Amino acid sequence: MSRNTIQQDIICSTVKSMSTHPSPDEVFEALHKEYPSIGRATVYRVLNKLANKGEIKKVNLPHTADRFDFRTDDHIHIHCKKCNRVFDVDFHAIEGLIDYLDKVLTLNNPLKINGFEITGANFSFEGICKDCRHNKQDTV
Amino acid sequence: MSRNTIQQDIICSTVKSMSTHPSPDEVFEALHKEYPSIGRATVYRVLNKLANKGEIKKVNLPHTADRFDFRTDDHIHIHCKKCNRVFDVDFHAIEGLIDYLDKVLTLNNPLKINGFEITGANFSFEGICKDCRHNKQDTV
DNA sequence: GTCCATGCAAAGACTTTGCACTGGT
DNA sequence: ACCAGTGCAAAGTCTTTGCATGGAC
Repeated sequence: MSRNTIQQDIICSTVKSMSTHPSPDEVFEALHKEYPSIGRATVYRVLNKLANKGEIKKVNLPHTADRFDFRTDDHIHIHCKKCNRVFDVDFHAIEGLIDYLDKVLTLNNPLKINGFEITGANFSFEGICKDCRHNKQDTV
Repeated sequence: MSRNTIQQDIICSTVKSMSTHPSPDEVFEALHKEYPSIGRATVYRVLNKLANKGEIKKVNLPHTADRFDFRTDDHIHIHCKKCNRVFDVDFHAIEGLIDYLDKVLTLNNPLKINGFEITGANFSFEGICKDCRHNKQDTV
């Protein structure tokens, strides 16, 4: 039912080579020079398909467009509200948080919160990144 | 510098009367019959202004359009991925979470994570709500 | 009278979709 | 040969913006 195509391979390996949490358009731009025949709509469709298959992940951030992450392990993101970039949080003091969230989910799942079937929890930090703090005059 | 207008009063009291976490369009629809002269753009502008002033809050949910909340106290939301509605989580087992997040923020703020100045943390649950679970045949 | 806020429509950013065609199976 | 996947353009959704007008101060 599902077919393998060259486009899917190219899009998959492109997004997996980008550590910047790219938007679909950024993935499109990254492969467009080398593969100008691949269309924007295909990039959108394939990225969502890869995310549904679990090959990559959609980053769960409020108030910004979709981005994708080649890392599929649980980790936390921090979003710069000024330059709109996204970074991984790899700080030891955060380590307990994911375990805590897991515990909360386990305690309350399934169907314990307002009759919901909980399928996930979203957590992220937001702030101003190092670069933007050091360049306060810039609009970025 | 900032002026009070009738439109702002109407929009403010309208959103504060809605417990459904309305989108700007839903607020617009709610007041449009009684005040048909108020424009959609004004609703967008005023809602964001009210949120910036702290009179209301923007709900921080990934992968969905902006919604607003008349509640300004810290609490957690759960988002139904099927009908797209948002509910408050008022379940005692969740109570510790906000304190935990506060502690994490205090421990790591300021400038401790990747050189960031952290301005906030976003947390939400997602799942399928009671109504949608009981009406699985519906597209909703 | 000044000038911020509004209303409208247009534009913008992001994403999905209809349709004819291509290519994987 | 079938039909899922693709490419393109159009449309859709949500939000912002330019500009002339109106109302708060």
